Amino acid sequence: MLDIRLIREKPDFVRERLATRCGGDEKKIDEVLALDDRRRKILAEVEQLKATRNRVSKEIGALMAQKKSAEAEAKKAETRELGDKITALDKQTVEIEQQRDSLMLQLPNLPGESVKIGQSAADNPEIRTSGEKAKLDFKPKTHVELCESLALVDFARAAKISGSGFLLYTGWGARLERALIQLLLDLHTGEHGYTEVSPPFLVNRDCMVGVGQFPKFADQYYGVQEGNDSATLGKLFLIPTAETPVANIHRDEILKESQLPIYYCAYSPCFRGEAGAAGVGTRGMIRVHQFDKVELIKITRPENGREELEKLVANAERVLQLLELHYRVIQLCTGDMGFASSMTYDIEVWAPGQTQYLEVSSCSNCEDFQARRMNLRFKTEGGENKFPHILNGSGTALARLFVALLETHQQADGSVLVPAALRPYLKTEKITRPK
RNA sequence: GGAGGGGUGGCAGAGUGGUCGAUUGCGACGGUCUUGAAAACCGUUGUGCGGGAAACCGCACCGGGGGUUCGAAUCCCUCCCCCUCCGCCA
Repeated sequence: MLDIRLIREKPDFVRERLATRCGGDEKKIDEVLALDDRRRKILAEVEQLKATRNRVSKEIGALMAQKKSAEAEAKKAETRELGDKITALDKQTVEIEQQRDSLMLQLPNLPGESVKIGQSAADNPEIRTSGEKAKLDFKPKTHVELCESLALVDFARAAKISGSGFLLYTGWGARLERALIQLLLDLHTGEHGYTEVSPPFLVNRDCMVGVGQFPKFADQYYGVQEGNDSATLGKLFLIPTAETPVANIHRDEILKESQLPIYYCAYSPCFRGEAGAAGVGTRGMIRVHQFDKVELIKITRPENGREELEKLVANAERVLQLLELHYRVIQLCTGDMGFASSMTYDIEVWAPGQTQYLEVSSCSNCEDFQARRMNLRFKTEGGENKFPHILNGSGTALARLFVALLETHQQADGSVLVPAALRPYLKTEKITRPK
């Protein structure tokens, strides 16, 4: 959520920043301002009435105590209609607030001023690359071919169990997935200073609103129903990312400044509807309804948000370096950034079988946008309550990492060489077809 | 699923219609005393919104929402959450 004071004081600045997102949201600012203005006018009026009522009620109390009931009754009659006016004005205020807030919840975050202005992914600047595209002296197989020949993923039976877009890992495939999760968690907890948490995979509506998934994108997520009770529908949702529960851990709290920064990492499966998304229905593991991910979350002082984002990206990059994969880091332009973010880096890993880069991590500083939505603050040494910055990044997403790993480290004989860093976890140097 | 008991300030815990935004204790912070510390004593100690240059003033908040009343932490309705016991269950 944007700061209503900022909108009030610098509406032109807010409009200009919103316009860089190409979503047309800058047009809603006038409406927000009009509602805010009306709200404040009514509030001033109703609060004055309430002050009168409070004063008279106290006088009545005093009269009653002195047994002057006739005078008390007279004062009661005097203020009786005051209550009706107050009720009516209160109702108006609530309505206006609801309108204002529902508009505010639909407004995306302002892109940072250093972020490149652009329309789409084509405008995203490349920041750096690491390593080289694998030079294979044979025709590389795709991950689908490797998964089938090495019996790592049973696509057909996954579809039988759950439908298309789901994966059934088998044998070395299941072990590889588990080994990767373990490696990533150990890396981030052991070397990067994150505290591991294991959150619920079902969350309530408040969490979804808190990080910005609701209300605007409610159609992209899975909701669940308890038993046959359709009344429970819409109360719990399958998490699209561990960001949802983990960023909400401190919702509605006032942290001590000395607690910051907080670093959390969490493994979770991620559930996404992906209705209408590009690439839906393509074979393989690139776009699926459920995938595993290790997520990184930071809660920091506002002044440190910027540098903490750089460190976060570096933490995620380390994963790819350890797995000896070629990747590039890009920064999303204003038109391509997510709803809640003020600045985002994506990490894309090279997949030789696909001959394309795959997004395996998206690292964002949402600044105080989410903190406002979830009313998370910290108290400064000076006793002032401030909104912290909340950052999130994948460290990293697994299904696509799995793809890049297979396609990069495949051998001419059809086996897959396991990078050294992963061997202690997978306990083999090479993945071959089981007997 | 059945039965019962609860949700009050950082914590504990009073308060059942009228100066209650809330007694008190603990904790925390500031001060006095002390070489220093402890103890003792004194004081301070929630959040949000609106107005104001500021000092400050007003309004709201006792799990959430609604109602009764001149007036609600207190009465009524409703929802949520927690605890205990029984049943079921990984």
